[in-house]
Amino acid sequence: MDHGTRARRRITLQDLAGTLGVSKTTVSNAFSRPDQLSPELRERVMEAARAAGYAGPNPVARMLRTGRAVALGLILPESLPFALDDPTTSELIRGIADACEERRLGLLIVPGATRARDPRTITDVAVDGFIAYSLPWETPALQHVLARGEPVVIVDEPRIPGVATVGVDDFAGAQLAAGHLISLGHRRLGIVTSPFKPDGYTGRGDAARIASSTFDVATRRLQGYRAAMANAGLPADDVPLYECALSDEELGRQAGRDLLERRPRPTAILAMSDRLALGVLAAARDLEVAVPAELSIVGFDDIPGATTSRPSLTTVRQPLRLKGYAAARYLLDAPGTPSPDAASEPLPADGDEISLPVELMIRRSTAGAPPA
Amino acid sequence: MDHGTRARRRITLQDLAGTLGVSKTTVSNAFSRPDQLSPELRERVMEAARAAGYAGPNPVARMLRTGRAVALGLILPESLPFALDDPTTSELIRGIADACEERRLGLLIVPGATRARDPRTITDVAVDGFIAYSLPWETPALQHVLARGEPVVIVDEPRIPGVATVGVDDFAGAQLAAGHLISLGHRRLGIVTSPFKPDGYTGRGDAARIASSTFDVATRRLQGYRAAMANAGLPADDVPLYECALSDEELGRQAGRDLLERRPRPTAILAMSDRLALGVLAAARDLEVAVPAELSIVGFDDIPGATTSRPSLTTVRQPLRLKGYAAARYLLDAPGTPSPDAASEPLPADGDEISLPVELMIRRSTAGAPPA
DNA sequence: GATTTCTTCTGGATCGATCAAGAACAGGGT
DNA sequence: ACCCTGTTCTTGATCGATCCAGAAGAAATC
Repeated sequence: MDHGTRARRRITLQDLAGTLGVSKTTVSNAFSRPDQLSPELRERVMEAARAAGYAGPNPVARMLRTGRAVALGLILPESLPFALDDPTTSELIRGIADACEERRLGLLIVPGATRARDPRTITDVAVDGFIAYSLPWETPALQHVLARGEPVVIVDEPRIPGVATVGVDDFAGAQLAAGHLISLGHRRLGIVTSPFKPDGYTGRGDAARIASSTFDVATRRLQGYRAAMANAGLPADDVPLYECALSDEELGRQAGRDLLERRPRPTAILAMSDRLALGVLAAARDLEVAVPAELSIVGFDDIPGATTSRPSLTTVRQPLRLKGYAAARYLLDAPGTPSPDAASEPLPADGDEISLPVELMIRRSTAGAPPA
Repeated sequence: MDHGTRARRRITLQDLAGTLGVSKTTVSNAFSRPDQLSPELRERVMEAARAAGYAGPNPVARMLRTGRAVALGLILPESLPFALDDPTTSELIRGIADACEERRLGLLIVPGATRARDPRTITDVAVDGFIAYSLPWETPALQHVLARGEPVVIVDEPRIPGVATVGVDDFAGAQLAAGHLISLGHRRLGIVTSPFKPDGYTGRGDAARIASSTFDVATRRLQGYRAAMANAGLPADDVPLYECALSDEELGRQAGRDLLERRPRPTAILAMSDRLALGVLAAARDLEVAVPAELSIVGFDDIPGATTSRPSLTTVRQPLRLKGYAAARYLLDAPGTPSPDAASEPLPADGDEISLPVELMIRRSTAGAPPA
């Protein structure tokens, strides 16, 4: 670990002070607080620094003293390659990055939190606060993030008392989606869900699993779907349900195939994410079921792919990028850190939930129910 | 900055040692070096820590002492949102992330290096080394990265003496691309280039700009194209050339439109990236020029979109993900850091260039030249 | 001229850990 | 009884900066 290097960082602020015959505080000030010393002396210090190949105060030592790390931590459940493939996650990252660039902070990503056996990376990394994205309740990683005692904002889930959370109104969104289908006359619905537990299970819905779900978002969306059905007098409890371990197209396709092979066949399918919905669309194509003539599909998220699919996808839009931005801003502007441009808007109190609005985007994947 | 927190991190290792009546070193060992003390005492320490809400050694203090930051820095020229949109960059990130996860390191991204006026983020962040991706020669950010004195690996460009660089054989790749077209009988070529300078210029090729280019990759690729043309006895110097400030589809389209409106119209276009090539494809569609019947197009990179476009894109494949992985591994395994599983393969010497191979992928966007 | 106020600079304490060297005590071998 | 080795724990130095209180001298106020 010593190559690609020109100036060997051996020299310290102290050394530089020695050769200059001034105190180390003065050298420190020359770099970090120019107004505290005369311009001439400062120039002399900088000149000597340049000559000595001293690039400025050691960031880690500075952090230790000042307590600021000039970086935000982002904990992701899956690997980074997966996160980048996933439009939902990458849009969230964009939003966080927006806030980081505004504040000139680095973004330190710690992926794979769900699988990680040892928490070393999480406990050892230098950041000013963490954003934890969609971790299952019982993940050890989550405990370690919380234990570090630094500010934490959770995005989406889980809801933990005393910890700020940024999310969307999943219940309302799901209700909107199901209500839309019902108002179109659909009575035989099917549901494709994201996982209820992080155990890799993929398969037909299982009441016990759902009851003991550790993923809040999936649970709330399911409740939203069911509430809309119950409101319409439909039997919400025995609706066909297929759970996917991961929110990707391939599993959505598998789910779609399963649901479409049931008799009576559902006339509409609710999917808890657009990627799953696109998978269902693919399954319909496989089985030559016409969308939306014979089958309506509603997704969730409104990723870019939802508009370009054929047919385009009716879905519940959530402001993904804003969600990331809001989470980062909240972390940064929270009470205790008086930042330059903070306090413009009233911020929610400690441990509060910020719930961003959702919106039903009606496109071409939904239509009136086919005649029975 | 004080919310979302349960255990207020006030307590230190020292305090804990005090209440336990043991030395701080012992407490430190309990956390970082369990084999150095009896299991009973260790358990007692951990128990007390739990009770006191002490989550473990302060990472920053540890870094200062040990000199390791358990994170890699990645300097990106553009904003992170742009990077995530760009398949080339995001694939590189995937590769880097692969290596980081293997080693359980965080990935600290510092985007927007080209535009950043002040280098604060770069100088202040805690990392074990930097990967600098495709920065223009004169970027101040690059100087600051180098000045920090930590290990640096540059990806693609610029080549700097004494600094390790990972890239591909751009010259050979470009030669391959142009050679392919020439062997298909094309004589009137056009070239769409990525920028030669980071000044936002988009427009027709300008010999002066090219001569004073600060982007090595674009320069080498252009040389490759020209070498192939010269080999075939074609006048390489006055080939129509359009420079795009950014490698995206929209500018590629603009370039394509410009080139296709020239008379005589080129029968083949070389683009320095697939995104640009896809833009040219769009331009051809706009102008109703048939590809490949009337126009052949060759890209560079082989991004996923190159296979799904219609027609699929003939291009020069570079191993993007491997490039990221190799850069990170090189950073990590460089001489000086004896890591557990290092030294499996011989590593290039300090300041060396690792050049990954390229490969011509012939697809459907190229065909024999139309009859004159 | 004495007092106050700036400006400019300094010394020592401090942030919170790890590390190197060594003390205290155990058991094993001869 | 003696030395040696090993385990377990402690002390004091150290990593490289920032911060606080204050000193020295110049300038301003009365």
